[in-house]
Amino acid sequence: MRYPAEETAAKHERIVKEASRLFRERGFENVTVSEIMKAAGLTHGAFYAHFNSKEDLQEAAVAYGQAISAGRVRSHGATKKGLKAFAARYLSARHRDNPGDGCTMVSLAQEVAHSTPEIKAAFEQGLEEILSANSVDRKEAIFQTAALLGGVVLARAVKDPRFSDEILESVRQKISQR
Amino acid sequence: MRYPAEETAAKHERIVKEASRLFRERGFENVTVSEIMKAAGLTHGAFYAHFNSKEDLQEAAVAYGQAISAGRVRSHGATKKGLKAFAARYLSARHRDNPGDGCTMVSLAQEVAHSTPEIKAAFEQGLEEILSANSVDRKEAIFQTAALLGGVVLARAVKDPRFSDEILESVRQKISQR
DNA sequence: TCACATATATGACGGTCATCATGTATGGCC
DNA sequence: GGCCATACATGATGACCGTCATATATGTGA
Repeated sequence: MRYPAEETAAKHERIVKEASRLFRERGFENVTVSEIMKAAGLTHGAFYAHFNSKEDLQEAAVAYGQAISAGRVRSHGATKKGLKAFAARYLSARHRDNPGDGCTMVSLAQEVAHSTPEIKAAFEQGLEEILSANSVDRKEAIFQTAALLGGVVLARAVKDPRFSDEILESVRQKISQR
Repeated sequence: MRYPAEETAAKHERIVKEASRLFRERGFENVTVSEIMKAAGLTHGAFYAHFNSKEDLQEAAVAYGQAISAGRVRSHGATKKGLKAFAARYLSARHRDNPGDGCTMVSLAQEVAHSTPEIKAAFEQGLEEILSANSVDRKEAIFQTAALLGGVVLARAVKDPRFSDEILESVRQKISQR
């Protein structure tokens, strides 16, 4: 069937969107192509009409997720207050507990480190956008990004929920003192 | 063959050590049991005389790696100078480029987040040791750990080496101002 | 000394998964 | 209106890998 170009493009987007969510929830390796296609309302066979490989989709999903993150940084004002509000959201239990709707870097940075140059480039471009969307000077923006990221990564990796809360709270407090 | 208990224990340790190195280099999913056993000088069949599952080995490897990290933190003095020296090492190109000998948390925290409670507990216990080995107050120690971790994670995930260096340098500078 | 427990090697098994082959139906173009 | 490209579904394939079965050899404990 030759579907209208418009519908095809919408399906393409849906695949990327669902892939991004699933990858963030469970990592590249723990999500199958079939599962992604099913989430997008298609079967696995159609995948290769849209992408050349799973790696290509990973690249697209990283770019998509990073663009969302950059938008979120941008939407918070450039004021000190805006930054604080952003940090509070970023270091919240809600963010920690909902990786599928969360920061791509927190979920996937370590896997990206083992990935192709193309995937790293998509990650990098997103990070550059995020940094330039920030109002503070570049070094400070990098530092804060690292601290926020590290905080949520640690909070997700420990077992005790109270310890996890403590990590979020500590980083939140120290960040807001800057 | 019934081997001397001493040799068996040594082999057990070797398996954990090689697993820890390989996992840190490439992640849990990208390392096979066969490969680990080969690195330990054995064949894959012997694995289940030492561990019940690959997951059990992951747990042991995380505990092992975290203990090494705690030791490294402890070996740097409790002075401000010691802390700076530690941060400089941690945020070095050498650390970034040699994950097999680097911090377990930087390499595996995101995978641990999707792992069993046992693995998370091993990670958590190591983190507690690391924090208490630090001389500064607990909230500050948590914050600095997050920032250091985040810095190296980001530095490993980007493509451009100069950008990667810039990330390390920025975090190093901001950390040493504390 | 001798039976037994066990650490090892070789090889097999079963499941999973990315990718590909094939058939098919249909919208767009001539 | 008919031809063809193509987006899709179904199903196959081949590789990989965790785990297990079996055989073997040898310290160890009685």
